[in-house]
Amino acid sequence: MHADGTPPPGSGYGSGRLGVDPEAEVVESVGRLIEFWGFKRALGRVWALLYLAPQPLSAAEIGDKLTMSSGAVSMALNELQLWGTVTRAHKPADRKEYFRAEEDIWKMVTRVLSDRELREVDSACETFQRAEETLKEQSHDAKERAAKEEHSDLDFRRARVGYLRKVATHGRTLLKGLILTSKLDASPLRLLNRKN
Amino acid sequence: MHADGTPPPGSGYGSGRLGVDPEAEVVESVGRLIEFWGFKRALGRVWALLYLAPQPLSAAEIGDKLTMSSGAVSMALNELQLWGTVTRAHKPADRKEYFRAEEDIWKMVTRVLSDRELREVDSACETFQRAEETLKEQSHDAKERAAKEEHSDLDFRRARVGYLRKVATHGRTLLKGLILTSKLDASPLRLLNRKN
DNA sequence: CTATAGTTTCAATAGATATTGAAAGTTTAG
DNA sequence: CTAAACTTTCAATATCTATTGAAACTATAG
Repeated sequence: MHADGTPPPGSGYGSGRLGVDPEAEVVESVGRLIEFWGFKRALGRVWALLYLAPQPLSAAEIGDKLTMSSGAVSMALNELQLWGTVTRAHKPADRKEYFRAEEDIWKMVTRVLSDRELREVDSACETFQRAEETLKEQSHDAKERAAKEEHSDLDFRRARVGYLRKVATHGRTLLKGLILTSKLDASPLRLLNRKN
Repeated sequence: MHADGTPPPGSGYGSGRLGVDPEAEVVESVGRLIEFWGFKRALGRVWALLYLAPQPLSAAEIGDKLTMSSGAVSMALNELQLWGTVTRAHKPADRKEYFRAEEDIWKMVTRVLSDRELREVDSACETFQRAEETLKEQSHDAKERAAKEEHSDLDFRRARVGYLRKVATHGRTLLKGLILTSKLDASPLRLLNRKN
């Protein structure tokens, strides 16, 4: 199938507008989405390319199609593998490594949510909690020193930090619920499907 | 109230470990969180500072406390205002502007979710849909041309893009549900509170 | 073993993003 | 009106992040 690197540039297909390569569009779209989600765009592009490939691809092929340097490809593949989103494969009489995409997208999403977002939120919760404690003490002390103004300021802050903590905790609960549900039935979305 | 810019560096409070400024910790924590969420850290820091302030603050005060330049403060405040997270205020006989934080955090979250995340997901959905269409046509054409190999490849891609679209659509639904719920009852978290 | 194909590493560099601060702009008191 | 107080803009610059590509490394065939 067109042996060299030359893809058929719309080689006389029937109806669709020529010059639009759906594969490339999807690759770029996933790239953007993944970047928006806080990863490097390259990760999204590589993963998407693999996800759309009927057969595993070699590093070289990936570099070609996405015009990335060998180094960039290697790094991206490593990072993707760390996140469990890409696996290595070997073809029998071939020295090269081949790569395929993990196909269960929800598994990946869930993984990231628990390994990254949840951690982040947890850490914020802790900070807020600590801060609230400290402010509570300080406010208390100020009261005893009859430092009225200072007391009420500290108390105001304490209350606000308290609300921050509450919101963060709620967010945490929501995240955990999402993760749990999606782990249980691989369709986390049921949450809202009942009647909404 | 300590007139110059010198904050009392743990001026003999009672119990808490000295040298820990809970306000600063919260400010930095929110900064990190907001950066993690795809905004500039400065936005989070400024908003948090205002949120914790019992009284509106002037741009100068903000710059001081966060050691940011006047320009940076001005820009951050503008952007925050665009997102509806900070409002301007004026004290009677004072030429300066003062700023206060929007206090309804869920309102802000909801706003961002619909103005930014939802848009992003929508756009991805559209791309996937278009790509699926095109692939469907191409696959069909290949079949007619009896290009077996090409047909099955295209068909494979079509199926995968279809799944991508499905996932994205689900995500979109989830997002919309979240937004809706939180708009309705200001406590979007109820979703999971029933028994989970 | 050596030669070769393939892969990874990492210092250098390109590129993107954030920040500064002085100049220009705006507002208000007088 | 002008001067003073304050705010905004934006070109210059610093900082952070991603990418390159050649050298080092690894694995295999012969």
